[in-house]
Amino acid sequence: MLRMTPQTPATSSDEPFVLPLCAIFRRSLKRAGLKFTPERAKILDAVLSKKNVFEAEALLYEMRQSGHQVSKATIYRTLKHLMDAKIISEVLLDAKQAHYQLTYGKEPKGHLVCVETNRIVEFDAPELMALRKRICKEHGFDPVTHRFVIYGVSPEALQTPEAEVGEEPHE
Amino acid sequence: MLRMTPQTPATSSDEPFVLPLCAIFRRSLKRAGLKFTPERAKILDAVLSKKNVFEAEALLYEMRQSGHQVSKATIYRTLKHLMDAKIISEVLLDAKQAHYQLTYGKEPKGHLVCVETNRIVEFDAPELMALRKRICKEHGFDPVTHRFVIYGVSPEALQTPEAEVGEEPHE
DNA sequence: CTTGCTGCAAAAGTTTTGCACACGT
DNA sequence: ACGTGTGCAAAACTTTTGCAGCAAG
Repeated sequence: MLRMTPQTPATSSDEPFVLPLCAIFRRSLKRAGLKFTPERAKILDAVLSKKNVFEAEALLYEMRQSGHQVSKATIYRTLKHLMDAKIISEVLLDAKQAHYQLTYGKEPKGHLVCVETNRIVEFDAPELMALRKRICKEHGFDPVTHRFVIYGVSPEALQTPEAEVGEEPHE
Repeated sequence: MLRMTPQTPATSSDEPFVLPLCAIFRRSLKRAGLKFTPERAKILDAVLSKKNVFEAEALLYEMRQSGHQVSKATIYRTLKHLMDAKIISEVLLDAKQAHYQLTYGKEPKGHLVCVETNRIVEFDAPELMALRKRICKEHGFDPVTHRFVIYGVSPEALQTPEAEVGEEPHE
């Protein structure tokens, strides 16, 4: 059990892989001639604490809450590095701002987004890996990551009488 | 008048469906108490001329090129209306800006994006419809649209010797 | 008249960048 | 000293909004 794809470090027990990612990050930074600074460590920690998709701004806010002073610029710069290290990847759910998700060693989650309430549900869709492999092969690409987002109307919004869908009972 | 089942345009011959969409748009506007103005018509035209994914800015630029003066604000406002009419939908390929694609009556294209060169390849993946239906059913959602984007390294970028990401050849 | 539309410019929001200073080697 | 990092503030960019004047029913 706990076996995971290529790079997955089999950590002790229930904690998924907290230490290893730190090492992964450090290694990635070193390879690029960069340093593993306290700020970067703290940001990585904050990222690891996120179980779902998150925004840069939320990270900043939460870190401030818990007394970890980091500047916005550093957050953004570090998120980039985390992407280089393939620890996180961007999920683009709306046009307003980028969201991120932890994806190291596992395949990206799919996201189901309610167009009315913006509720986000994560789901797994393992078949996407095969699909992406096939498509990439067809075009000679080397796959890096992928995103699958479904937009729909959530049950809550569906049963809501007539909030603001824009649909008037005209016809 | 050009009957149109939800998914099948079946226009005369090779032209996909240029007239109908205009009608669709007009109807959608009317239903919302809005008007089909010359500006909106021109923007729709510009949109219809796009065979691939496009950005708001590109639309603005091209319209200016061809002598159609429209303001940026109007472009954005109209793109929204076109989305309401389900004629186009947003594709979010990167965090910088929204892209749009014509999707009326057909399922959204998938996109394969080269992380090095930003080349974009469109592809069909019909199986996604079934998948989205299944996921939506599982969560009680009513599907509206979906997006599938694969990121990878294109063949060109792969064979490029050393123009690596942030790796300079040590000046 | 009332409602909606456009263009302009300003505003808003997210992300990036320039700069000055700090740290580790 | 050097290269890299950080914070701050300003800049850059895309997208939205307020407003004045216009067009149409």
